[in-house]
Amino acid sequence: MEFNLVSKDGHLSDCLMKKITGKRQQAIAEREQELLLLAEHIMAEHGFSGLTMDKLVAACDYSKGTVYNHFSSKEDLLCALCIKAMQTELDFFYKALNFKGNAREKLLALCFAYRLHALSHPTLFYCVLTSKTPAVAERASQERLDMQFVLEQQLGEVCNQLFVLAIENGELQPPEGTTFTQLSFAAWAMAFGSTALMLAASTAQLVQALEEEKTLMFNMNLMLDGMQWLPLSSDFDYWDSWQRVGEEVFVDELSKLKEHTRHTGAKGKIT
Amino acid sequence: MEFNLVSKDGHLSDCLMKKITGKRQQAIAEREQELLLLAEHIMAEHGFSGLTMDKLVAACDYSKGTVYNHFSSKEDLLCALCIKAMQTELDFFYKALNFKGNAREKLLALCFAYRLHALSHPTLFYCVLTSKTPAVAERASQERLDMQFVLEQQLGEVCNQLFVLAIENGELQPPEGTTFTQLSFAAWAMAFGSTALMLAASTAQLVQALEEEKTLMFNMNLMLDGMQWLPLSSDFDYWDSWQRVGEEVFVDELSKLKEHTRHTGAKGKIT
DNA sequence: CGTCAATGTTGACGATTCGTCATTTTAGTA
DNA sequence: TACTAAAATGACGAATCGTCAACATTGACG
Repeated sequence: MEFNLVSKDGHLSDCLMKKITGKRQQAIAEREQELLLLAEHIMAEHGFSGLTMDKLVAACDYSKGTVYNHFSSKEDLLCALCIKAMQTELDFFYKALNFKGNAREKLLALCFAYRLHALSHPTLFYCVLTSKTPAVAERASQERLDMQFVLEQQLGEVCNQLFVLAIENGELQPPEGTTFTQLSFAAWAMAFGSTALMLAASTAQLVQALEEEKTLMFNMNLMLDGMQWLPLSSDFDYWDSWQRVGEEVFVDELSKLKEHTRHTGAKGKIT
Repeated sequence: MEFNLVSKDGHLSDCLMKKITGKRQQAIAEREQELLLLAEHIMAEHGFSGLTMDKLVAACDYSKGTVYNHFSSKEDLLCALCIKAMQTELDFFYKALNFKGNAREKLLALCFAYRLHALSHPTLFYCVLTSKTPAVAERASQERLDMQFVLEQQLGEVCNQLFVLAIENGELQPPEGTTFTQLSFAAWAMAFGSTALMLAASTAQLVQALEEEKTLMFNMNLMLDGMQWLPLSSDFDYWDSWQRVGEEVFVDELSKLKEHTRHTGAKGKIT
């Protein structure tokens, strides 16, 4: 079961990457990352609505014009944060693919990565959510919107390929008249819906009655069973796999997360 | 199969409803609806980010202070729009319950209503999405946040009761160790995830390869099959049910939607 | 009917925030 | 060093937000 999935390094096709030619461009690109990091800190400190361009300008060593040279508007900045989120998410995804197991286990590993990423970077996750809002799409630069689109495709592609793999292996047979794209979309929707609702709910006052940790896996298994993706959850201990994903693939990220939640007293434990 | 579901009139428990005592309060409440309607129009015309308090003040016959008497901030206004959206959604839900059929068909009718509502009021749907964003939760008034919470509960309750019904009827058997709440949440997550992603995608440039109309039903059926909710989709023509929901329950809403999309040239046909 | 307190309304105002652009500075090159 | 293209600056105007002291309306009561 060897993989010819997406190349591991491939972040973005060059077509959309600004050409980084000289030292100059290099420095500018680095500064952009620096600004994004700063923006994250401001958000963490002043709340989501506390992030303003003026604050960012005040916090960095550059002038307003320079900042606006990077981000054409506040929404463009948000979009950039969203892109950053999806890039790190993609890294998580590729890491998840390393989990040793059958295709369905790998898909669950992907979901684990999805949730882990959202928990590790809740601020960035909200940027992604916010970027799905028209307010952002209306005002972000076309260039960044395109980049966002490409990244979305790439993320989806990772998921797609697992479906293709499962079909090739005969573990999954799409019902007549349906394509793997549809199945993949269903999985995506379930993962997104579950994660977004859970995160939004735990932010709100709602004392979550659900066993948050297992919920995503549970929901995914329901759906995958519905697809008849073998082995069915009744014949296989996916909870064991789920835990092993944490132990075998994401040890560092998990301990970092635990460390962090211990300080802030948040409750989103994951293993 | 008679229903003792939530009372049909019940919009909100009085505890959170401002007491409407005299003529005075009545007039104020009406004005609030008028303002919300106006806000919707402004959003439709000037785009999502084009809605500002100043524009709203300019467009209505009242002063800034009066408007701020209704909505403590722009985010509070958004939250109010979100509440309005959920109220009309609740109406759609109750209507969907009138569909004659088994419990699983009724749940699909609920999803039909969910999607139809999102298509009929895309602007309001985005308000709901935006209200899941911390920027809104941070700045909206507590009173309205509470109201939003209650409405969410009510919407969820409708879904819950269908699960209870199915379990009572023996059409659904929760796996050991799971409650109907978990199953209901899964359904909710799937419906939300599918709808949100589809709507966001069709807003973006993405030429949707999916057969949008069937997708939500398809995804729901996958999951319900995974729950072993009888009758399984392999033994029952749910596509027929789905279409009948439109014909038998939502004729008016559908024709209104068609009329509207014909004018604007949008593509979100639903039947 | 007149008075008064409570309630509701007004719009001018200060504080932010946004985004622009004419000017200055810097980096690279001849 | 001189010159040019690219980049940085920050003062500025426009827009938006939300407040508040002054004003108006209502209705209860003598």
